[in-house]
Amino acid sequence: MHPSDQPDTEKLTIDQRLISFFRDGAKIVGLPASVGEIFGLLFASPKPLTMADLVERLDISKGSASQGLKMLRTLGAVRDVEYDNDRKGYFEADIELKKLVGGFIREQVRPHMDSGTRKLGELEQDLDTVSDPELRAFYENRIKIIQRWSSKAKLVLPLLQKFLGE
Amino acid sequence: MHPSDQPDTEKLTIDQRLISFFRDGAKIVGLPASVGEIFGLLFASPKPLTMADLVERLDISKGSASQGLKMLRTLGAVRDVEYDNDRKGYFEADIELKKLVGGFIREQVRPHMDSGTRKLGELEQDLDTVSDPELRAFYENRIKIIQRWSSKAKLVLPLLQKFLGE
DNA sequence: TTTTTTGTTCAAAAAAAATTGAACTTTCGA
DNA sequence: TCGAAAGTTCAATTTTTTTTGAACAAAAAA
Repeated sequence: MHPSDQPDTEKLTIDQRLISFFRDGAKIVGLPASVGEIFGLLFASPKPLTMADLVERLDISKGSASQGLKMLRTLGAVRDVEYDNDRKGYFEADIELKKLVGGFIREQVRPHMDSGTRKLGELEQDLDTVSDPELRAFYENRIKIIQRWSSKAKLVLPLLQKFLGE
Repeated sequence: MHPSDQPDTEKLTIDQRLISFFRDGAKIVGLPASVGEIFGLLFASPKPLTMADLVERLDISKGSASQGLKMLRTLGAVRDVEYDNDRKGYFEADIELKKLVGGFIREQVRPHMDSGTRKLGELEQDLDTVSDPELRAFYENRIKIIQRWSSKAKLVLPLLQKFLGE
């Protein structure tokens, strides 16, 4: 085997590995790969970075960097920092699990749950339109089942946050 | 406003609403829409259905129905049932939250976590290659942080399952 | 055995999501 | 006030994922 034929994993630097780690992590939770890479690079950097740094080191467009940073800030996973008393914006990764999970729940989980709850309500309203009593009883039961799931889910989130908050 | 200009939500039947509900739910957890629709239709049906029923009522291809059912069975969300002593296969939705969540964790969450754990191990190995002691100390600390997250995550899953298991 | 029904597989097509990059806006310094 | 640097936006493009449907396989009925 020629030396340069080694599998990629052999020649990755630590920061490349961290970037890859968070790229995969982002995909798993349904976020774009570029968002994971940005977080990964910031996480792997001892000092804050600018948007231009991200563009250069990750080889992504200015547009991706801007949008990715926007999302990460909304999630509370990245924060703006003063640095080098420079007019450029500098960013660093937030490393508190509590905050990362909290932001994810707030921005990604809650909105979906709320829309689900609303849809479930509409569904219940429409039970009136079912004339066959047997079918109606069946649907009533199914809706009850979903409502039980839903109330469990609503209990789980705060519990989860509490557990992760050290 | 002309009567036929009412928003769509006004004229959906209960089963259509349930299908839509689970279609959205599937997308949220990263599964194809067709998989959610199949589960939704089975969930909304008082009696077991065949693959042909799914194809007809959801207007999807035989391929999608077959693949979707396969995935749902793997997840433990749908089971085969005997019915009508017919040679066709009949299916019904499993309504136990415990089972649904368990299948999702087993099939979708665990494999990803395991691959993450492996990657983290490789990362740790490569710390040797970092010659600058300051940078190395920084990386060591970052890896420790991820390991703390990881051990929390590993504790959370069984807890979650226990909580959802009634 | 042959035909019909049922179900699977997978290459190709379609649809959805992410990314780019050029035009635009904002902000600061000269 | 003007010009340059920094950052945002979004239509067009690229990439990824999902869906289709035709060919194939399995199994039962004729």
